[in-house]
Amino acid sequence: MLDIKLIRDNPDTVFKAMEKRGEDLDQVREIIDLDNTYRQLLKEAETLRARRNDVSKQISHMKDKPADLIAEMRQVGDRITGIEAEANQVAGRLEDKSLRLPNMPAEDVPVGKDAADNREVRSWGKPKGFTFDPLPHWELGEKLGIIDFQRGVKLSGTRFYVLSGLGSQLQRALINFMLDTHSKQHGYTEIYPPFMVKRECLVGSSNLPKFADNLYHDAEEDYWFIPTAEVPLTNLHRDEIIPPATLPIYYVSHTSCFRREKMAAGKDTRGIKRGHQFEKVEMYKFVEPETSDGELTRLVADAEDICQKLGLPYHVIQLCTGDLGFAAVKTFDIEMWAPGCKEWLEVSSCSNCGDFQARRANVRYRPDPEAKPRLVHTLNGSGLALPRVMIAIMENYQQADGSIVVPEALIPYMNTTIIR
RNA sequence: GGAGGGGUGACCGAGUGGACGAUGGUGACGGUCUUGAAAACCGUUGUCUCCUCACGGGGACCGUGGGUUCGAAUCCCACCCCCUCCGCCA
Repeated sequence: MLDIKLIRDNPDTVFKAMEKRGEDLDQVREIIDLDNTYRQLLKEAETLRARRNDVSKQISHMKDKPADLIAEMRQVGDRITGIEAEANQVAGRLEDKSLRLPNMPAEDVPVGKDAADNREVRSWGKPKGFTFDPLPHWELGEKLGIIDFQRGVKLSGTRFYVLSGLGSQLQRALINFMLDTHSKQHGYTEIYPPFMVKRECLVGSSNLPKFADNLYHDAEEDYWFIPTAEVPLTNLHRDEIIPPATLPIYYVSHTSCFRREKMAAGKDTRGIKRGHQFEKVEMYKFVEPETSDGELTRLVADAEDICQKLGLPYHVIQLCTGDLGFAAVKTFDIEMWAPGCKEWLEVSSCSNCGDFQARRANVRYRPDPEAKPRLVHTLNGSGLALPRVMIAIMENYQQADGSIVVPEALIPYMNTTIIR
């Protein structure tokens, strides 16, 4: 959520930012109108309230309660109720509109229309040459008996799969390797959060109200399944004032992620690239506003470190204004080359969200013991998404006979050096 | 799930209709005193929001949401959470 004061006082800044994103500017105009109406009503209600408070105080001092004053105040009370009902209605609409307006891109984000305008900022490693035709992971997985697509469908339907034997072990090894690396080498505190959360958590992270159609929801108990660990991690400090000298806070968390993928219907249905349930290791930072840009650089570096330790070639691309996620100020994606399915796989997306989520989730910090609370900045980045890294490993480390060499970094986590 | 108890400011803890944003204490900060420190004493110490260039002023907040009333931390209703006991369970 943007600061309503910013929208009010510098509407042009907001218009320009939304234009760069390709957003409909009418939303901003509506917000400004609703804000004006709301404050007008609030002012009326508060003036009446001040009068009532004053008179009530006077009445409390009087021996004989004056019936006419009380009657008058009863009317004032009714008017207050009426105006407030109206004000609440306007406030509700204002909130809904505000929650649906995306964040403003940072000044240095390249302006562009869509993914085609994203920029490669660097690349690492050389794609391995093959003396044979590398197979896609779904063929490798089935041949090796480590991915069972048919039974996944039997159990749960399309976009579900079963990992078995060394397939399952490879995933577990990767999870442990990533958690260990981030917690022991990069300074993150490991968190195990709930996978089902309350509605307000999704509002805090900005998945709701706008992206409800990508979420699983238990109507009976009103639990929402997390689409990423970013959701519970954002809310870990919801409605808190973080004490002085505490920031930055770094968290890392492995969770299952649940996504309906309504928007991507029919896309990427083959293999394990896009399922309704997948594992992810997520890094998350709460930082002081002045430091968030530098923290993003280091967040990307922490994600890259995993790629490098696994010996998997990748490139880093910066998203342009038109491709930026809803909450992000600036984002870098990491993509790995998959020689089997011959495409770049997005294994990580690292974003600085500025104070956008912090305002929604009401996460503040106190710079000094005497100072007023300020909103923190939040950052999130995959470190990394498991299925796609599995694809990259399988396809990059495959051999002519269909076996897969285990990357060196994972050998201590596996009971084998080769999957065959 | 059943029975009972309880949710008040950073913390402890008073407050059952009217000067209560909330007594008191602790902690923290500033000051007096002291060579220094402790003790003692004095003072300061919430969040949000609206109006104002500012000084300052208004409004809201005592788990959450409704209701009663001229007026609610205090009364009524619903819900949530915590504690104790019982039941059930990985």
